[in-house]
Amino acid sequence: MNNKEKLRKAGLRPTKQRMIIADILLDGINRHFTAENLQNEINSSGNSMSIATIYNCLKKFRNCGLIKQVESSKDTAIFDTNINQHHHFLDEETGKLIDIENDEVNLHKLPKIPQGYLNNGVEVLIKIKKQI
Amino acid sequence: MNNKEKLRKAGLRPTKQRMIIADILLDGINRHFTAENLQNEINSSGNSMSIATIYNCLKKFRNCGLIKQVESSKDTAIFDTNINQHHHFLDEETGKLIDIENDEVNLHKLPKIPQGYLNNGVEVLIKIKKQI
DNA sequence: TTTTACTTTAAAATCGTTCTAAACTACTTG
DNA sequence: CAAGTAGTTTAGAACGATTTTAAAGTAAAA
Ligand SMILES: [Mn+2]
Ligand SMILES: [Mn+2]
Ligand SMILES: [Zn+2]
Ligand SMILES: [Zn+2]
Repeated sequence: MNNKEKLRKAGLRPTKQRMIIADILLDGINRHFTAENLQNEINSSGNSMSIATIYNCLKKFRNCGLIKQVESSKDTAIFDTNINQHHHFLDEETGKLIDIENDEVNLHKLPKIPQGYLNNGVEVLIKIKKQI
Repeated sequence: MNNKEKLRKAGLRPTKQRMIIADILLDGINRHFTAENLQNEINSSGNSMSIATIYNCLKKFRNCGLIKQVESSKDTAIFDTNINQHHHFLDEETGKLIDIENDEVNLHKLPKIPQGYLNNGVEVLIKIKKQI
């Protein structure tokens, strides 16, 4: 399926701007990035785009499940092209994230979900620190 | 150990402002809060404090290990008086966090820590959603 | 007591993100 | 295709959380 079809299937009009972003993000490579990172890639590809449009598109892509947003206490939002359920190593010094595939972690015992709620996804974060 | 001693032990001068905050936060009750939440509590206690001082103190307290900061993709920092290793339920709709004690989770299989790094803490986040 | 380093503060600045409103474009309908 | 319309892009303004500034205040050291 090409990117135009992917956008259509997600219910998004394949505009020029969304296609530029899809061409960068939906290439099958897993990565973590900020809106500014993406703007730099767009610029490098010979295109340009308003930062408002980049935020609009990232939000649409995320809400359609084409990308994810990572839980992170950094002040800048981090997005993730790996949409499979997976986990992360986090180097708190640098903010760098490394994927952990889902089958690398085995949660043996899980607490009971609070009354009236449903489990909506489990994320494991392993904080790591450079060895001295 | 009283709060003045706790601050001294943490290497912090027990100033009037830090004592006011310690009296609120270090009462042994586990809670999640923002800088603004804390300012409201300070006001309710009949005191007042510049928001810059509140941020300064929270950062110092966190760096000394008197409190923690939660990983959260919300735009407002969330702090935690529960400094034991523990986990969270997160209702993504409301942002509400609920503690999960460490022994309620059992990680059976963990991935190998990347070369040159040390494990610096594991956090499990269980996203939950209101049942319909 | 004097000195020193650290702390607090109001206000300004910063920075990521969202909003506004006007111009533009993709899709629908005739 | 031609119009109509609903959705999208944009520059720039606005916003809100957090940090910085720089001057006044306070705690600890000498
Ligand atoms: Mn955050
Ligand atoms: Mn943010
Ligand atoms: Zn990832
Ligand atoms: Zn907690």
